[in-house]
Amino acid sequence: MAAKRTGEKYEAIINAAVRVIAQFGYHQAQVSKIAREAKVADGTIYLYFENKDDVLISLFNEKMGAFITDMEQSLSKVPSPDQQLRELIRLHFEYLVEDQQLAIVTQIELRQSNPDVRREIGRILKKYFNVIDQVLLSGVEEGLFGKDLNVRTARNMIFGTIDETVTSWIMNDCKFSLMDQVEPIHRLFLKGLQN
Amino acid sequence: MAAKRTGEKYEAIINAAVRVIAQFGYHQAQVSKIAREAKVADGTIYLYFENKDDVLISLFNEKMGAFITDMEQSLSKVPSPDQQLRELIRLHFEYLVEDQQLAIVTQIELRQSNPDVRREIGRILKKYFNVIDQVLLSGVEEGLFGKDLNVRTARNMIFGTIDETVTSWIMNDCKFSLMDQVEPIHRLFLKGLQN
Amino acid sequence: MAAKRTGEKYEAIINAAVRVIAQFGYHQAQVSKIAREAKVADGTIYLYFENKDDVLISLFNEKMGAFITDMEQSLSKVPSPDQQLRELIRLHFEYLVEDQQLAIVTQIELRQSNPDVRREIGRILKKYFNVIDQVLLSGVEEGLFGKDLNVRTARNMIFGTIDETVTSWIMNDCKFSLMDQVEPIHRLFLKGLQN
Amino acid sequence: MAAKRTGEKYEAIINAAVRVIAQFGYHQAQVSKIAREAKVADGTIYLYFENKDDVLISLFNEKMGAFITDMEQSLSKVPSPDQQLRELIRLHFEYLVEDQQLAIVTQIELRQSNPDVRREIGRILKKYFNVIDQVLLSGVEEGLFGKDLNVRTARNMIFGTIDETVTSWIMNDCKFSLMDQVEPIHRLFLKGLQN
DNA sequence: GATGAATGAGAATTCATTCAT
DNA sequence: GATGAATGAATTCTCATTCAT
Repeated sequence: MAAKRTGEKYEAIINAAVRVIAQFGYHQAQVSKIAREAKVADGTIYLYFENKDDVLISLFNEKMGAFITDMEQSLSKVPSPDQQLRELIRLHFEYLVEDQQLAIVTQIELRQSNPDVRREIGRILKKYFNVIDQVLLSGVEEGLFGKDLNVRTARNMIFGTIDETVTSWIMNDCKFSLMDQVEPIHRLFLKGLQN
Repeated sequence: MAAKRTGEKYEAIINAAVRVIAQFGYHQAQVSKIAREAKVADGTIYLYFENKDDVLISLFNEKMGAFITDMEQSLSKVPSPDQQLRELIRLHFEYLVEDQQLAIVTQIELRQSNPDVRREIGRILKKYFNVIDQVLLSGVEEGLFGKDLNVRTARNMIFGTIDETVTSWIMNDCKFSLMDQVEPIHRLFLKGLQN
Repeated sequence: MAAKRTGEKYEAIINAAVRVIAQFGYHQAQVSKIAREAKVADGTIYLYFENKDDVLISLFNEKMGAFITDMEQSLSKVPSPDQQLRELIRLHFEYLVEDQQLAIVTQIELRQSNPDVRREIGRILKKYFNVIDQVLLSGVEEGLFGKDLNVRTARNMIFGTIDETVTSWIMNDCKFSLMDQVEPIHRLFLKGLQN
Repeated sequence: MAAKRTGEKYEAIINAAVRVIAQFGYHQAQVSKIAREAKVADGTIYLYFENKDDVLISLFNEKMGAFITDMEQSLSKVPSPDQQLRELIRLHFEYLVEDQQLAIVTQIELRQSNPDVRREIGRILKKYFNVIDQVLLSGVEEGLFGKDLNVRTARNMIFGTIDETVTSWIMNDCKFSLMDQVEPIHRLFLKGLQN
């Protein structure tokens, strides 16, 4: 029987995985520990997921999918690429500030996972890159950024900066205010990219 | 008996580790495989290193130490913070273009290592952050950047962008020219940071 | 609630088990696969059988019971022990040629089953041994075989030869004609046993 | 590192496997139980064998190889095919009477093993079939058996009878004398096959 | 100093069986 | 009677590290 990939327990298991990984770290997140946290039997996990990797990939996929959907919706409400860029930074940070466990899992722990999981994560991340690229492209269209803007270079700067900032925030035990970084980073980007 | 941490075999083991990890990946880089590549017995590794983690940490430390020394020397030859920033990007990229195995190991593979190794890597990276910070501070001093520049924010942007660019380059099988990215990235940084 | 051991679904499950074991092999014949093949729910199997072993034992029992009944009836129609011996070989082979799935299941697959099942199979086989013994005993009575014939020895030869011939036939993908073996084997037996 | 497949511990593990399987049965012969019986660590087994299946296949191969070598040597000392046939039965029985644990393992327990192991066992058994065939062929050459003897049919009878006799002996807890069966079975074969 | 054979702890996964609906 | 989602026990194999030679 194939994995169900939906339902109440499907979500319970994913959320249990986030909690367990955040608390114990990737290498101490055994299937049985996740099962116990989700209040299901070990075997039940295999009714909803192919294997342990599938749990982790699904976790990232579900959370990142929701994030991207939210992001797209939020960005659509914002008229100018300028403000879209700010909103992108803001919402990215907000998401992780609101769910610090998720932040730890996606920023730190899942990066230690095995090659298969990391490959899938990379694939999922591309969707986010597309969102960033869209913002950049409309910025070019509207004349905010120069026509000669190399989108990949700019996207690497944007994602790299945001990602490194979050990592730095977590590594510093979330002691500095991530939200306070939105404006300065936005200003850096704008000045750097502007025509 | 404490680990020797020096000598011909010490280096042979570290370089073997780089080759093995680059070829087989972090998860397939067993001690015995590294030993075979270094043409020593498994047990010999424990005469020069405390344990496997110590090999990985030492690897990163040696390579990063040499990199930072080179970087400091190069930067010292460059007068203006403006050009130091360019040199920093250029040398960082050059190092990894020249030794793609090392690039794979430090950019991709070692990031999957266990918490202890990653903690040490973080500690070593701080030395590099200091170098970046120095460039930024002298830029502020010389009036190139504003007095209100948040050094950490700026450093996160610089390191994050460089790091993400390299990762993106490796993930694309080194197909695009990393060196061609130096100028556009330098321009982005300057424009973003300039007073 | 005790197992029903009778009814339409009882037979459906047994026949599904034969098909599944023949197709996938003993080790890949899970209860859920048999249930699906029989078009019943997993749990339904436990309304008709005590447990999985009981399915396998019942399978062997039903099929072997029918075989022995047929055999006894056929032998009763044959006057001489000489010809009974031929008929025994012929019918044994015919049964398995007619139902090769059953042949695979009883000759190959069920022999890998666990101790409990094999013990029961041995018990059921004894009924067949009795049939063989009857033929031998009437042969002795009628003076066809010597009075000093060791019945167990002779029966081991007869059953062992027939069984090994069938196994060899299946292992050779039923490529040679099993029915063509009836006469030569019958001749071997007769010459070997004859007074 | 590939499995060593030789040495003191190699043999210790094989012999431990025979003892454990004979005592506890195939399904209760865990790797750790075999390791304990062999007085080595679990992991040591994997220095000498690829995996658990390899232990079982090697067991059969080693024991059967020695058996076949002994058999060939013994048969070579016997001039006539007539007496070779007796010696074949005698030595086959003697081997298993001398080592009843081995008898249980090869006759009963290993037949429950998984498809891979059974396939290999079949391959190894063919060597024994060749030995039997040789005896039959020299019998034909010397005019003891008819020129029209179907060697496969005869071999199936010989192996089938011997095998079934041993199985029957074990199933009866070795209560009857297997060696006493040599002469009657030899007589049956000779009479059955003789010209 | 150098070797490499031996160690043994630790975890994902399967599948017969149950029982609430 | 029938269902099928949920259960949870049970086992192979890897690999960092040691230590007798």
